Amino acid sequence: MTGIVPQLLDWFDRGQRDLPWRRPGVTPWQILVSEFMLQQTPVARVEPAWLAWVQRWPTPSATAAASAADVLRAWGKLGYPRRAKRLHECATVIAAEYDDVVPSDVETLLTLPGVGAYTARAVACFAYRRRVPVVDTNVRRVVARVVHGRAEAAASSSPRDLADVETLLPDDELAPKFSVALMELGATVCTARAPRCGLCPLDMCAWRSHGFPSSTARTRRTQRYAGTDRQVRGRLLDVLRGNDSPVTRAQLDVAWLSDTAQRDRALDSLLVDGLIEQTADGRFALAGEGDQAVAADSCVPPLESSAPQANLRR
DNA sequence: AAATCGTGGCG
DNA sequence: TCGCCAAGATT
Repeated sequence: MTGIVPQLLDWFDRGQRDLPWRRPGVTPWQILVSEFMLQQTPVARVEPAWLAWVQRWPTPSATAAASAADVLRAWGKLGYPRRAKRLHECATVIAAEYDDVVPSDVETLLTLPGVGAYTARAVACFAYRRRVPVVDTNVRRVVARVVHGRAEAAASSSPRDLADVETLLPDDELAPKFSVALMELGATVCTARAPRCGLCPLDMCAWRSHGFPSSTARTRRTQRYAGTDRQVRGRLLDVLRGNDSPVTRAQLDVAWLSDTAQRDRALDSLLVDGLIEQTADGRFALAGEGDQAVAADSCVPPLESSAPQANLRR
């Protein structure tokens, strides 16, 4: 057997992971939910959250009917809670404007909240069997190695990435399976850290034939997570997720004692993002927690300045 | 267009 | 230990 397509498809048939969103009967909406959750979050952590989520809210309208607070709690600690809010908004738009049916074309999908280049194509391909290139971080890395002989993907360029994959993409019926298989290869064999080339099903790889040249990209050191605004936001949100009713400012303050200015900034940004809200008596809750809650800026008109402010009440 | 946005596991 | 990485989107 020769050629990347048959080798990849045969390998996929032999040993693909049994992921719940790949099983028969899973709806386009449920696939969309999985794609939201998988944005920057590992499969292992998504799996239990997805199973509980689709059982509780199987359709866009069911999701839209839930409160933002319930959605944020169900999201739990998957990270990047703005995704949960956008998923909720996405459900609302699909229920109201698309008769509870997830759009099937990339163009329309791209207009939905939280749906970008990857997710739009993933849904069109995996849920509707459209022959469109699906480019995620795995695909970019595999193509960089197998086709271009480089250790890492070049800086992201959508047109070039899409053209690269379009060249490899087989005919209509095979395209979706080819795309999952390409992602699967990147996720389990052609990995970023310690690639398991001994398990690779491909007999032609430019990276291997060039002697596995190492990356030439100079590394820009990444920001430490500890002590960042993101960590503070996470702590604050964790307090609110754990309380069914609004909490006092003092209850939030104990979540971050070292830098009060940073704590205020994080709290304000959560209000700006619409993830939390302040009640009329000055307490705090997850967005949409209850009727006693009021919008963050309902008492003061929005500022005209370019920097968004939530008009935090003391 | 580079920075921002959580969380946890692995090498 | 600690930096890197994980099915990205948004501004």
